[in-house]
Amino acid sequence: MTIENMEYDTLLDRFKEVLKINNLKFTKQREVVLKTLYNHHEHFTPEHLYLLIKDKYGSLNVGIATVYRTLNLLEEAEMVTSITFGSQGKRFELATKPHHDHMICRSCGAITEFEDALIEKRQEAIAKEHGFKLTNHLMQLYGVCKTCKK
Amino acid sequence: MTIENMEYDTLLDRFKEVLKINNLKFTKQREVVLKTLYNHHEHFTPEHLYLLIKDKYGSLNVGIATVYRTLNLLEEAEMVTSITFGSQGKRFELATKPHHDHMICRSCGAITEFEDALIEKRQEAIAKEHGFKLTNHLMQLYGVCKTCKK
DNA sequence: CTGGGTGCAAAGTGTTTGCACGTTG
DNA sequence: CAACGTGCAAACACTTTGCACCCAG
Repeated sequence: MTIENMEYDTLLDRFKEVLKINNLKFTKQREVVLKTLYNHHEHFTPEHLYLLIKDKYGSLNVGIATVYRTLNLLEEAEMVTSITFGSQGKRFELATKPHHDHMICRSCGAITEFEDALIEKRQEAIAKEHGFKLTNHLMQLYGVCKTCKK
Repeated sequence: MTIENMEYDTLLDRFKEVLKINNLKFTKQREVVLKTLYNHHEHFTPEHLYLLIKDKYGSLNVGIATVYRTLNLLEEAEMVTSITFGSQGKRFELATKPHHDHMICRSCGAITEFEDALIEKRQEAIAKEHGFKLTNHLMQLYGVCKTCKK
Protein backbone atom coordinates (compact mmCIF):
# COMPACT_ATOMS: atom_id res chain seq x y z
CA MET A 1 0.00 0.00 0.00
CA THR A 2 1.30 3.39 -0.94
CA ILE A 3 0.08 6.55 0.72
CA GLU A 4 -0.79 8.29 -2.49
CA ASN A 5 -3.79 10.61 -2.25
CA MET A 6 -4.47 9.35 1.20
CA GLU A 7 -7.09 11.16 3.26
CA TYR A 8 -6.06 12.77 6.48
CA ASP A 9 -7.82 10.28 8.73
CA THR A 10 -6.14 7.39 7.00
CA LEU A 11 -2.80 9.12 7.33
CA LEU A 12 -3.49 9.76 10.99
CA ASP A 13 -4.37 6.10 11.58
CA ARG A 14 -1.17 5.08 9.94
CA PHE A 15 0.77 7.42 12.18
CA LYS A 16 -0.94 6.04 15.30
CA GLU A 17 -0.12 2.55 14.16
CA VAL A 18 3.53 3.40 13.64
CA LEU A 19 3.64 4.94 17.10
CA LYS A 20 2.03 1.93 18.71
CA ILE A 21 4.41 -0.48 17.03
CA ASN A 22 7.33 1.45 18.43
CA ASN A 23 5.85 1.91 21.87
CA LEU A 24 5.59 5.64 21.36
CA LYS A 25 2.75 7.84 22.43
CA PHE A 26 0.29 9.80 20.41
CA THR A 27 0.38 13.43 21.52
CA LYS A 28 -1.29 16.67 20.53
CA GLN A 29 2.04 18.03 19.37
CA ARG A 30 2.69 15.11 17.08
CA GLU A 31 -0.79 15.36 15.65
CA VAL A 32 -0.43 19.07 14.99
CA VAL A 33 2.79 18.52 13.06
CA LEU A 34 1.16 15.91 10.86
CA LYS A 35 -1.98 17.97 10.36
CA THR A 36 -0.04 21.08 9.39
CA LEU A 37 2.02 19.11 6.89
CA TYR A 38 -1.20 17.73 5.46
CA ASN A 39 -2.97 21.08 5.18
CA HIS A 40 -0.10 22.79 3.40
CA HIS A 41 1.36 20.85 0.55
CA GLU A 42 4.61 22.74 0.65
CA HIS A 43 8.26 21.99 1.07
CA PHE A 44 8.86 23.03 4.63
CA THR A 45 12.03 23.88 6.41
CA PRO A 46 11.68 22.83 10.06
CA GLU A 47 11.77 26.53 10.96
CA HIS A 48 8.99 27.40 8.53
CA LEU A 49 6.80 24.59 9.80
CA TYR A 50 7.50 25.62 13.38
CA LEU A 51 6.42 29.21 12.75
CA LEU A 52 3.25 28.09 11.02
CA ILE A 53 2.33 25.81 13.92
CA LYS A 54 3.13 28.54 16.42
CA ASP A 55 0.81 30.84 14.51
CA LYS A 56 -2.07 28.37 14.15
CA TYR A 57 -1.83 26.51 17.43
CA GLY A 58 -0.16 29.07 19.65
CA SER A 59 -1.89 27.82 22.78
CA LEU A 60 -0.19 24.44 22.47
CA ASN A 61 3.18 26.16 22.73
CA VAL A 62 4.95 23.62 20.55
CA GLY A 63 8.73 23.94 20.68
CA ILE A 64 10.99 23.75 17.67
CA ALA A 65 12.76 20.75 19.18
CA THR A 66 9.50 18.83 19.02
CA VAL A 67 9.06 19.80 15.39
CA TYR A 68 12.52 18.41 14.64
CA ARG A 69 11.87 15.30 16.68
CA THR A 70 8.53 14.66 14.98
CA LEU A 71 9.91 15.27 11.50
CA ASN A 72 12.71 12.81 12.13
CA LEU A 73 10.22 10.34 13.47
CA LEU A 74 7.97 10.73 10.45
CA GLU A 75 10.89 10.46 8.10
CA GLU A 76 12.01 7.29 9.83
CA ALA A 77 8.49 5.94 9.32
CA GLU A 78 8.69 7.05 5.69
CA MET A 79 5.64 9.24 6.05
CA VAL A 80 7.59 12.34 5.12
CA THR A 81 10.56 12.70 2.83
CA SER A 82 13.29 15.29 2.91
CA ILE A 83 15.17 17.01 0.17
CA THR A 84 18.14 19.31 0.24
CA PHE A 85 18.12 22.32 -2.04
CA GLY A 86 21.47 23.87 -2.77
CA SER A 87 22.53 25.68 0.34
CA GLN A 88 18.99 26.39 1.40
CA GLY A 89 18.98 23.56 3.91
CA LYS A 90 16.81 20.50 4.38
CA ARG A 91 13.13 20.62 3.55
CA PHE A 92 10.39 18.18 4.39
CA GLU A 93 7.14 17.22 2.76
CA LEU A 94 4.48 14.61 3.33
CA ALA A 95 5.15 11.45 1.36
CA THR A 96 1.72 11.64 -0.23
CA LYS A 97 2.93 10.74 -3.68
CA PRO A 98 5.40 8.06 -4.64
CA HIS A 99 8.48 8.90 -6.65
CA HIS A 100 7.88 12.51 -7.46
CA ASP A 101 10.83 14.73 -8.11
CA HIS A 102 11.59 18.43 -8.10
CA MET A 103 12.53 21.22 -10.41
CA ILE A 104 13.99 24.22 -8.62
CA CYS A 105 14.30 27.75 -9.98
CA ARG A 106 17.68 29.28 -9.17
CA SER A 107 16.24 32.72 -9.50
CA CYS A 108 13.06 32.73 -7.41
CA GLY A 109 13.37 29.41 -5.57
CA ALA A 110 10.04 28.13 -6.89
CA ILE A 111 9.65 24.38 -6.70
CA THR A 112 7.74 22.41 -9.32
CA GLU A 113 6.97 18.75 -8.88
CA PHE A 114 7.06 16.22 -11.65
CA GLU A 115 6.98 12.52 -12.24
CA ASP A 116 8.28 10.46 -15.09
CA ALA A 117 7.73 6.77 -15.53
CA LEU A 118 10.43 6.41 -18.15
CA ILE A 119 13.11 7.75 -15.83
CA GLU A 120 11.90 5.56 -13.00
CA LYS A 121 12.27 2.55 -15.22
CA ARG A 122 15.76 3.49 -16.32
CA GLN A 123 16.78 4.00 -12.72
CA GLU A 124 15.66 0.48 -11.89
CA ALA A 125 17.58 -0.86 -14.85
CA ILE A 126 20.75 1.02 -13.97
CA ALA A 127 20.60 -0.18 -10.39
CA LYS A 128 20.15 -3.74 -11.57
CA GLU A 129 23.17 -3.45 -13.87
CA HIS A 130 25.27 -2.56 -10.84
CA GLY A 131 23.85 -5.29 -8.61
CA PHE A 132 22.34 -2.53 -6.51
CA LYS A 133 19.07 -2.93 -4.63
CA LEU A 134 17.23 0.35 -5.03
CA THR A 135 15.22 1.66 -2.11
CA ASN A 136 14.53 5.20 -3.21
CA HIS A 137 15.99 8.11 -5.08
CA LEU A 138 16.38 11.82 -5.27
CA MET A 139 16.26 13.86 -8.42
CA GLN A 140 16.36 17.60 -8.72
CA LEU A 141 16.54 19.71 -11.83
CA TYR A 142 17.98 23.18 -11.42
CA GLY A 143 17.41 26.06 -13.77
CA VAL A 144 15.28 29.08 -14.43
CA CYS A 145 11.50 28.87 -14.39
CA LYS A 146 9.02 30.12 -16.95
CA THR A 147 8.22 33.28 -15.02
CA CYS A 148 11.81 34.27 -14.31
CA LYS A 149 12.90 33.75 -17.91
CA LYS A 150 10.81 36.74 -18.97
CA MET B 1 34.57 23.30 -23.84
CA THR B 2 33.89 20.87 -21.06
CA ILE B 3 36.52 19.82 -18.61
CA GLU B 4 36.07 16.14 -19.13
CA ASN B 5 39.25 14.09 -18.81
CA MET B 6 41.27 17.23 -18.49
CA GLU B 7 44.92 16.93 -17.51
CA TYR B 8 46.08 18.57 -14.37
CA ASP B 9 48.08 21.32 -16.04
CA THR B 10 45.13 22.30 -18.16
CA LEU B 11 42.94 22.35 -15.09
CA LEU B 12 45.49 24.47 -13.31
CA ASP B 13 45.65 26.92 -16.20
CA ARG B 14 41.92 27.20 -16.13
CA PHE B 15 41.99 27.93 -12.43
CA LYS B 16 44.63 30.63 -12.90
CA GLU B 17 42.56 32.16 -15.61
CA VAL B 18 39.46 32.23 -13.43
CA LEU B 19 41.47 33.85 -10.68
CA LYS B 20 42.90 36.48 -12.99
CA ILE B 21 39.50 37.37 -14.37
CA ASN B 22 38.23 37.97 -10.87
CA ASN B 23 41.31 39.85 -9.72
CA LEU B 24 42.19 37.10 -7.30
CA LYS B 25 45.61 35.78 -6.54
CA PHE B 26 47.12 32.41 -7.19
CA THR B 27 48.47 31.00 -3.95
CA LYS B 28 50.13 27.80 -2.79
CA GLN B 29 47.08 27.01 -0.66
CA ARG B 30 44.71 27.28 -3.57
CA GLU B 31 46.94 25.13 -5.70
CA VAL B 32 47.19 22.45 -3.06
CA VAL B 33 43.41 22.24 -2.76
CA LEU B 34 43.04 21.79 -6.51
CA LYS B 35 45.88 19.30 -6.72
CA THR B 36 44.53 17.18 -3.90
CA LEU B 37 41.09 17.12 -5.49
CA TYR B 38 42.72 16.06 -8.73
CA ASN B 39 44.85 13.30 -7.22
CA HIS B 40 41.99 11.69 -5.36
CA HIS B 41 38.86 11.19 -7.35
CA GLU B 42 36.71 10.95 -4.30
CA HIS B 43 33.70 12.67 -2.88
CA PHE B 44 35.23 14.84 -0.23
CA THR B 45 33.67 16.47 2.73
CA PRO B 46 35.54 19.72 3.41
CA GLU B 47 36.77 18.14 6.64
CA HIS B 48 38.06 15.05 4.85
CA LEU B 49 39.87 17.14 2.26
CA TYR B 50 41.33 19.34 4.98
CA LEU B 51 42.77 16.37 6.87
CA LEU B 52 44.27 14.94 3.70
CA ILE B 53 45.95 18.24 2.86
CA LYS B 54 47.19 18.59 6.41
CA ASP B 55 48.69 15.15 6.14
CA LYS B 56 50.32 15.65 2.75
CA TYR B 57 51.33 19.28 2.95
CA GLY B 58 51.66 19.77 6.69
CA SER B 59 54.36 22.39 6.34
CA LEU B 60 52.01 24.71 4.47
CA ASN B 61 49.75 24.75 7.50
CA VAL B 62 46.58 25.18 5.48
CA GLY B 63 43.57 26.10 7.60
CA ILE B 64 40.14 24.60 7.22
CA ALA B 65 38.72 28.05 6.51
CA THR B 66 40.89 28.24 3.41
CA VAL B 67 39.66 24.84 2.30
CA TYR B 68 36.08 26.06 2.61
CA ARG B 69 36.89 29.33 0.86
CA THR B 70 38.67 27.57 -1.99
CA LEU B 71 35.93 24.98 -2.43
CA ASN B 72 33.32 27.70 -2.62
CA LEU B 73 35.47 29.58 -5.08
CA LEU B 74 35.94 26.50 -7.25
CA GLU B 75 32.27 25.71 -7.09
CA GLU B 76 31.44 29.25 -8.13
CA ALA B 77 33.76 28.77 -11.09
CA GLU B 78 32.05 25.45 -11.80
CA MET B 79 35.29 23.56 -11.47
CA VAL B 80 33.96 21.47 -8.64
CA THR B 81 30.43 20.34 -7.95
CA SER B 82 28.83 19.53 -4.65
CA ILE B 83 26.29 16.94 -3.68
CA THR B 84 24.43 16.39 -0.47
CA PHE B 85 24.02 12.84 0.77
CA GLY B 86 21.26 12.24 3.25
CA SER B 87 22.42 13.65 6.52
CA GLN B 88 26.08 13.07 5.77
CA GLY B 89 26.60 16.68 4.77
CA LYS B 90 27.89 18.32 1.63
CA ARG B 91 30.56 16.66 -0.45
CA PHE B 92 32.67 18.06 -3.23
CA GLU B 93 34.32 16.59 -6.27
CA LEU B 94 36.18 17.91 -9.25
CA ALA B 95 33.89 18.56 -12.17
CA THR B 96 35.96 16.34 -14.44
CA LYS B 97 33.00 14.64 -15.99
CA PRO B 98 29.78 16.22 -17.19
CA HIS B 99 26.44 15.00 -15.90
CA HIS B 100 27.42 12.02 -13.89
CA ASP B 101 25.18 10.92 -11.07
CA HIS B 102 25.50 8.88 -7.91
CA MET B 103 24.30 5.70 -6.36
CA ILE B 104 24.75 5.57 -2.60
CA CYS B 105 24.74 2.48 -0.40
CA ARG B 106 22.71 3.01 2.76
CA SER B 107 24.63 0.30 4.49
CA CYS B 108 28.31 1.05 3.85
CA GLY B 109 28.10 4.53 2.32
CA ALA B 110 29.89 3.49 -0.87
CA ILE B 111 29.33 5.80 -3.79
CA THR B 112 29.12 4.55 -7.35
CA GLU B 113 29.04 6.92 -10.28
CA PHE B 114 26.94 6.39 -13.36
CA GLU B 115 25.79 8.20 -16.41
CA ASP B 116 22.75 7.65 -18.57
CA ALA B 117 22.05 9.44 -21.79
CA LEU B 118 18.42 8.37 -21.88
CA ILE B 119 17.67 9.95 -18.53
CA GLU B 120 19.53 13.10 -19.50
CA LYS B 121 17.36 13.38 -22.57
CA ARG B 122 14.14 12.89 -20.64
CA GLN B 123 15.21 15.54 -18.17
CA GLU B 124 15.65 18.01 -20.98
CA ALA B 125 12.26 17.11 -22.36
CA ILE B 126 10.54 17.44 -18.99
CA ALA B 127 12.12 20.82 -18.39
CA LYS B 128 11.00 21.99 -21.80
CA GLU B 129 7.44 20.87 -21.12
CA HIS B 130 7.42 23.13 -18.06
CA GLY B 131 8.98 26.10 -19.83
CA PHE B 132 11.99 25.62 -17.61
CA LYS B 133 15.54 26.43 -18.69
CA LEU B 134 17.72 23.64 -17.31
CA THR B 135 21.17 24.53 -16.03
CA ASN B 136 22.09 21.34 -14.19
CA HIS B 137 20.69 18.55 -12.12
CA LEU B 138 21.21 16.26 -9.22
CA MET B 139 20.27 12.62 -9.16
CA GLN B 140 21.02 10.14 -6.44
CA LEU B 141 19.87 6.56 -6.15
CA TYR B 142 19.78 5.11 -2.66
CA GLY B 143 19.84 1.45 -1.83
CA VAL B 144 22.05 -1.44 -0.89
CA CYS B 145 25.15 -2.26 -2.90
CA LYS B 146 26.27 -5.59 -4.30
CA THR B 147 28.69 -6.26 -1.47
CA CYS B 148 26.32 -5.39 1.35
CA LYS B 149 23.50 -7.49 -0.10
CA LYS B 150 25.44 -10.67 0.65
C1' DC C 1 1.43 5.25 38.21
C1' DT C 2 5.16 4.35 34.89
C1' DG C 3 7.66 5.48 30.89
C1' DG C 4 7.87 8.11 27.19
C1' DG C 5 7.16 13.33 25.62
C1' DT C 6 7.79 18.15 26.00
C1' DG C 7 9.76 22.90 26.34
C1' DC C 8 13.60 25.18 27.40
C1' DA C 9 18.22 26.20 27.23
C1' DA C 10 22.64 24.43 26.56
C1' DA C 11 25.60 21.86 23.72
C1' DG C 12 26.84 20.10 19.21
C1' DT C 13 27.64 20.32 14.20
C1' DG C 14 29.33 22.27 10.08
C1' DT C 15 30.41 26.65 7.88
C1' DT C 16 31.49 31.60 7.59
C1' DT C 17 33.70 35.87 9.05
C1' DG C 18 36.65 39.68 11.42
C1' DC C 19 41.15 40.67 12.22
C1' DA C 20 46.11 41.28 12.15
C1' DC C 21 49.71 39.62 9.62
C1' DG C 22 51.70 37.54 5.28
C1' DT C 23 52.11 37.11 0.29
C1' DT C 24 51.16 38.03 -4.57
C1' DG C 25 51.41 40.73 -8.63
C1' DC D 1 53.66 48.59 -1.93
C1' DA D 2 48.81 48.09 -2.46
C1' DA D 3 45.38 44.71 -2.33
C1' DC D 4 44.10 40.39 -1.68
C1' DG D 5 44.81 35.82 1.09
C1' DT D 6 45.67 33.41 5.19
C1' DG D 7 45.34 31.23 9.87
C1' DC D 8 43.18 31.67 13.94
C1' DA D 9 39.43 32.08 16.82
C1' DA D 10 35.06 33.87 17.39
C1' DA D 11 30.63 34.01 15.46
C1' DC D 12 26.84 31.78 13.04
C1' DA D 13 23.00 28.89 11.67
C1' DC D 14 20.96 24.72 12.08
C1' DT D 15 20.04 20.60 14.72
C1' DT D 16 20.32 17.60 18.74
C1' DT D 17 20.33 16.66 23.65
C1' DG D 18 20.02 16.85 28.98
C1' DC D 19 16.92 17.86 32.31
C1' DA D 20 12.92 18.61 35.18
C1' DC D 21 8.27 18.50 34.73
C1' DC D 22 4.01 16.68 32.13
C1' DC D 23 0.83 13.55 30.22
C1' DA D 24 -0.77 9.32 27.63
C1' DG D 25 -1.75 4.63 28.20
